[in-house]
Amino acid sequence: MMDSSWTNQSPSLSLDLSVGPPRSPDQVPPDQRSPPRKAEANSFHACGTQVGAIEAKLNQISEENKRLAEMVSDMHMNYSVLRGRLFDLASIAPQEKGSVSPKRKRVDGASCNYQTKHGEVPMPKTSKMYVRIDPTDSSLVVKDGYQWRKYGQKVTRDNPFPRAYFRCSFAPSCPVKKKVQKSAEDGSLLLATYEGEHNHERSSRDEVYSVSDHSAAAVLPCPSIDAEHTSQPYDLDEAELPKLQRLLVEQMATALTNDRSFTAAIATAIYERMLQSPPA
DNA sequence: CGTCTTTGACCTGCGC
DNA sequence: GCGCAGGTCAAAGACG
Repeated sequence: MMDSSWTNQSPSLSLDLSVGPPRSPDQVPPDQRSPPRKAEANSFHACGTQVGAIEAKLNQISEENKRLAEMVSDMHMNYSVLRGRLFDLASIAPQEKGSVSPKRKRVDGASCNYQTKHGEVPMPKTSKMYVRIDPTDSSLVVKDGYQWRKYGQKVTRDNPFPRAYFRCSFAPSCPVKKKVQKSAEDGSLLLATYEGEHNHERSSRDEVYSVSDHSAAAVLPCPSIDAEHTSQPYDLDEAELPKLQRLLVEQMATALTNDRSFTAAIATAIYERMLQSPPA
């Protein structure tokens, strides 16, 4: 996604930001070298204020970094939602072209209301999640914090990958069901369709949006295909959204701070800026 | 032994 | 009534 070549332009990017002993003079360009040490010793107080100024600058840049991380997180969220919409549209398109009988669309619970002899009954709330998985992983397992019992698997017409049917293990007291199927376009993407709402707590919180879990590196709620049958244009679980956003921010911040080239690039930028406008 | 998964059979809703 | 396709059931087997 991001061209990282710019971060590798200079091998000397690994600048030590710690406020510690100064670098040896031969590491510093002649025109930027500090005055002789005798002068330094005479201006101990001035040096202290300089350190304070640098710390303030670092704090300011740290704040800036935080804001940037949030912006990246927002962009990632938007990208995920748009990607979800794209897959939704891509999955609808063949049906509109007539490759799937329109009568089937009626039966598809994600996009219609249940019908009875007495008329239409409101659909149970449906929501969708896209989960990034290892393409070789065929387990169709979505770690969402709830316990599920698989009760069926079926190969559907519009998708070469099998669809798995799950019921909440608290059934029949909990009516929630979910269908899990790999995306026909992208075998590394799992689409989980949830029907109904849980009437109990999650059974294992540590599996929800696990940052360290690479088997489910990105669990992303996405809008339902048929927004006109939902009360909200985007059928996201609003209670989960702030938590998800916070976790994404944390994840991005962790990823960025663990990325040596990124921290090196930031360090270089700080260094250059400090050289341009030395603390008063 | 209890729980869960697998999988073929069966059920259901729909258009013709 | 038939055919189609999605959804569900339930027996058998696996597993801890």
